[in-house]
Amino acid sequence: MKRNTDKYNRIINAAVKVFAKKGFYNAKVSEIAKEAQVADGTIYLYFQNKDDILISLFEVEMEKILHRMKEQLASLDDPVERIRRFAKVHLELVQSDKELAEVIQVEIRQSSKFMKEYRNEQFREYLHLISEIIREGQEQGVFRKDAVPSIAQRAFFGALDEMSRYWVLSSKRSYTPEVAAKQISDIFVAGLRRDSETD
Amino acid sequence: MKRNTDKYNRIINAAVKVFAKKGFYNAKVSEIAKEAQVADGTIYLYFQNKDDILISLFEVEMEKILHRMKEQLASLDDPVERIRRFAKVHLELVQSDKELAEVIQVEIRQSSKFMKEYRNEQFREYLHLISEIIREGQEQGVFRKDAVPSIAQRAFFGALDEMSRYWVLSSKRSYTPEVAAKQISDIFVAGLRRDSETD
DNA sequence: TCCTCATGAATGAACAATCATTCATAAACA
DNA sequence: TGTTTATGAATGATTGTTCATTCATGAGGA
Repeated sequence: MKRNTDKYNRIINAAVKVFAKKGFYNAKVSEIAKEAQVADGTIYLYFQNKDDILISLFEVEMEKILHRMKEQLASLDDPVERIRRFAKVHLELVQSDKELAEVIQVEIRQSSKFMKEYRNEQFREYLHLISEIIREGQEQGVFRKDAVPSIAQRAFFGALDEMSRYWVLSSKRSYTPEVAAKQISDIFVAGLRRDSETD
Repeated sequence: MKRNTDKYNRIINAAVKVFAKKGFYNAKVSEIAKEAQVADGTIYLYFQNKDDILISLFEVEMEKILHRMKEQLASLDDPVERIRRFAKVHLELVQSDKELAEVIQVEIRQSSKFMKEYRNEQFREYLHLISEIIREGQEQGVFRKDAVPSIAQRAFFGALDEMSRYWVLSSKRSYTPEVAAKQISDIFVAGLRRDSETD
């Protein structure tokens, strides 16, 4: 099946391009084939169907992203630093591959097929990194104990994600990833600090 | 064209249902017609095409939402209270109409057709409400001056939005809107307060 | 009051175009 | 030569949209 890995990757990369440009449903398989410089039928030697291209793409790329994020966090102990680093790396990744970001951002999420029924383990783990940092911070007494990690995690990811959406969809470069990452992590770090306890 | 407003609304409501269930591209116009109890062709007396149903739906519903949010904020002066209220109302709206939330959340955003080229004024205004609150808070000396309102606005909206996505897609009822709204606004209020200035 | 006739809203069967997928064949390779 | 890999034209199912026709309503005339 996957003898020629080069061709497999070429199709994945072509799919990222075409999906980003046209959207999943408006993308033609024949267009992906053309972009990858293979025949239409060749795609079906490597993928079961059009859906499978999107799913495979997601799995392959999420694994890379998860790997890079773990790598970047490994060197840090301080939960505050880890939060800051997460934001920075996440937004840099988005900036470094807009097309991929757009596909993951917009296309992957749209279909209940992909978000309701299909669950990606790498993606789940990626999100879990955040709540782990928060939990850690609470244990170390740096973060408020009354913050619910799973909610704070969603809020933090959502904040980064919305920033990405803005970049991806507006194609304006209003802020650098560094500035945006700093602004967002400032809010969350200050918002979660122990000394800002509410009630 | 729009003689019978009842029929127009019936189609909109049916479309919300069908789009939420099937997704925009997998929804059949004939299915919307069936749900609305009109003939297939009737839809084309009220809407130009399938895309137009989605756009119209968005416009009609965003107007209602914007109206309700403005109404709810009108009675409050304190920027902190306004932030808290925004979160609460937003999440309550999502909870109160999951199907509509799903369509706005997932379907509207997917296509570059709708998010890149097409810009909705009501939606823009809705987001603008947030940055206005932040700016106001800065002027009153309640919020940090070094926070960039447009970034903080995106972060705040993104946080709420991600919470909504979780509800819409997972169908779990892990947290009440009140709890989630409190948790999220706690983070942002504390994160933006003047006394938490960074650097 | 009753009967035409005009209007345009509503219908749904039929059309036409699109595209994911298949498969008979050919090329490449061992 | 036999096997694997690749091709791309052909297929056929799907579905958005159209349009000839029906039908309900009400105006105008007698």
